[in-house]
Amino acid sequence: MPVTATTASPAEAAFNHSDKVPPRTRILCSARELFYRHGIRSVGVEAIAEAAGTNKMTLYRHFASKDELIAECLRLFAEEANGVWVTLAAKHPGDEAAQLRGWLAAAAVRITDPEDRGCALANAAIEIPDRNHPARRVIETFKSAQHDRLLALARAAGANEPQVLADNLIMLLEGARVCAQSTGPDGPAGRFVRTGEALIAAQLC
Amino acid sequence: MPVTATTASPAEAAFNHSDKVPPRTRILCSARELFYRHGIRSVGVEAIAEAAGTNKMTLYRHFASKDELIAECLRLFAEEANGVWVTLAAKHPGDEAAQLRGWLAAAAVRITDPEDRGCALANAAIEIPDRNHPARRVIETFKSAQHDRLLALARAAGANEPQVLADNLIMLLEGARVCAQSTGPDGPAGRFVRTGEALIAAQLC
DNA sequence: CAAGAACGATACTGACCGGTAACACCCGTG
DNA sequence: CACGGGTGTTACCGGTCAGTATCGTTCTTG
Repeated sequence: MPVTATTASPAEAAFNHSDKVPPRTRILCSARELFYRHGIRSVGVEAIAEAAGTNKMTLYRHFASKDELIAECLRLFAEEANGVWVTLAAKHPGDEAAQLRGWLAAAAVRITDPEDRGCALANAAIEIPDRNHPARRVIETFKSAQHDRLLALARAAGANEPQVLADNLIMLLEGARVCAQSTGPDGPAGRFVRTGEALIAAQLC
Repeated sequence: MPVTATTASPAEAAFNHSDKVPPRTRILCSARELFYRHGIRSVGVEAIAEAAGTNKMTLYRHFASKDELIAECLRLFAEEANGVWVTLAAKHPGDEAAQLRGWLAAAAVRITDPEDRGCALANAAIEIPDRNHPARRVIETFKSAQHDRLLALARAAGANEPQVLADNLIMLLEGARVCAQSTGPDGPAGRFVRTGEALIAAQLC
């Protein structure tokens, strides 16, 4: 089902630029949403512009190409995902083990959500096989940063083998999210939290 | 990079219909390869037909639409993947634990392969968000069958909690494959075998 | 040999795509 | 008021897409 430009209701558009939000922001916001929900390749620039309450011309005044817009959207996704760490640190100050479990719980919420379509970055990596696409840099940077943060947290929490724990948690998360996409949240993904808790518990003596 | 119809070298085409292979088979073979390598949405029917040494008209005499061709290709992928179980059973007759480990090793080979692009079925689920697409039925059927086979094997191998082991191994595999797509085989995916072995060992007393 | 089915080649349709040109407009600053 | 940058609008370009029509060929089968 192609996403035609006319599917954007006036209400949707109004939601984005209710105040004096600059067009660039509106475009990024709409593009992020559409790319995530329908897949990057399914969404045309015209549909993005219309959803943002503007038009293609203005879009191309702010982004050199659709590929650059894609990369910028993924950068936004990565930024938002990185914000989770500071939120967790604020909620469980000094208690790194609790932060680990909080990370697990937050991930579980996303996985359980029927609207969830998996990790936007990982999906993009599958949708864009070209290794030279500007989006690939963003994806790799984000994934390695995510791994580093998790590794540091595992280390601070006193894990016996932080590297092992971090790798396993990453694989578990990624696997649960892709499982949820093909077999729903009641398949193997339903065991995500329990397995994650077990992995953490086994490493914290 | 769009896949133009002219990229199929004569040698490639010749490879497919060297003998008297019927066009339907050639088309399916070429489509499978192209879909997997470049992504389903990136490949046009014209390119498929040309790679198969035929043309669009013949393609549409055998498949009602591109969507049906996609579903049929995924059916082929599923069939091939299901063949692994009988191969494993033949290699380790009666030794279900060895079959489990063999399954792990076989998966590791695919993950390590730099040409690997992950599970074709899982990728399709991400590339095709539409729940009514004919491919979705194939994907869900395959994934649940895969889970059932693994569960039966875990049970036969004498796992303490076969359900747990099957779920975890599925998530681990899926996670490792998607990790390999974004961070390569040296990221978290590099720990796939060791973690899998640990999961199995912990369940077999 | 005749008939018919399958196949190949070419051209076409209508729609959509990413991207651009040209021009009118609004609005804040001087 | 004049001006100039950011924006909206429309039309357009070349290209690609899925899918179809037409016709000639080839190959099988009776």
